[in-house]
Amino acid sequence: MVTIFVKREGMTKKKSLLTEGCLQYIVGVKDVQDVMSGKWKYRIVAALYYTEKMRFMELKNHISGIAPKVLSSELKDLEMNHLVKRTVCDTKPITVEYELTELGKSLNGIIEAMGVWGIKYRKSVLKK
Amino acid sequence: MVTIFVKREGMTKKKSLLTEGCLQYIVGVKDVQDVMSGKWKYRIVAALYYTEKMRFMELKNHISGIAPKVLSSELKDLEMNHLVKRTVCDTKPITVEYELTELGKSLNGIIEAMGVWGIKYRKSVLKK
DNA sequence: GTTATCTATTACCTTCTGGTAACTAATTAC
DNA sequence: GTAATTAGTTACCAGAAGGTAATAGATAAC
Repeated sequence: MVTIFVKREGMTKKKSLLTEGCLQYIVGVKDVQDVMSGKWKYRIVAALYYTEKMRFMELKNHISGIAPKVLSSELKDLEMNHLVKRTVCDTKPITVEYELTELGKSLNGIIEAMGVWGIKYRKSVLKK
Repeated sequence: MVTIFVKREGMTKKKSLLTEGCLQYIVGVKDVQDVMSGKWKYRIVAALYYTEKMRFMELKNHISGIAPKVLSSELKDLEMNHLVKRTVCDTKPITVEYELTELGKSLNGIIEAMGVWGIKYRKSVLKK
């Protein structure tokens, strides 16, 4: 358990009021926002986390509503950021397998935190 | 600890291959993406989490780079979604205080997970 | 030779996001 | 009366995001 956004003791004034560690967290959050930007990346990562491995068409069918152009582009981003591994299989016609890297799998904690909060949020807001 | 994206045992074919619980998580993630959309909301929530309370101008100065128009609009969103409470103070000139609701504060877990992952990610990618 | 499968790509278009700069309204201080 | 402070708002605009529809290139099946 890590505590974040702690007030700095003895801080007087000026500039950032945040501790070094706190600023690191903010950079960390920004990094996540960058690599997981857009409408579809969480869905894609979740789908791959669940199935371990999927081909392009399987992914497209699994994630309802996504256009091939968009899926292709999102997968490229994820691959570039070392979250997804792309493997071309020597079949006829060729198929391509996508799977999460270890780094990609480690996103599980974030997705879990978001999932849990979202469910709580929905209950909390609906009961008002 | 909750485990997500579990394979459904005995599933044969068709439609969604995900369990009910798993689908709930996906909706939860989507809800978080909705209420925390855009470039600034995590920054704003983090700033308020750290300081407990801030006035409009304080927030604007604290979050470097944000335009008043954008800050105003983001705060409205957050307020509408019950994450931020807005209080007009009867001072001259009037000041307005913003603070997180309990729901808003409970975002801490997500921000923490993202912060931790982001820091790890940065280390992992840089060392390559 | 036509059609199907798989993995995409291309051109085009619309909507959303967010930035700039200037301005409002109320009040106080000089 | 002029300037400053607070909390925004308004008009304008550029670029990004993402959707649609058609198409490519390789191969195999019929």
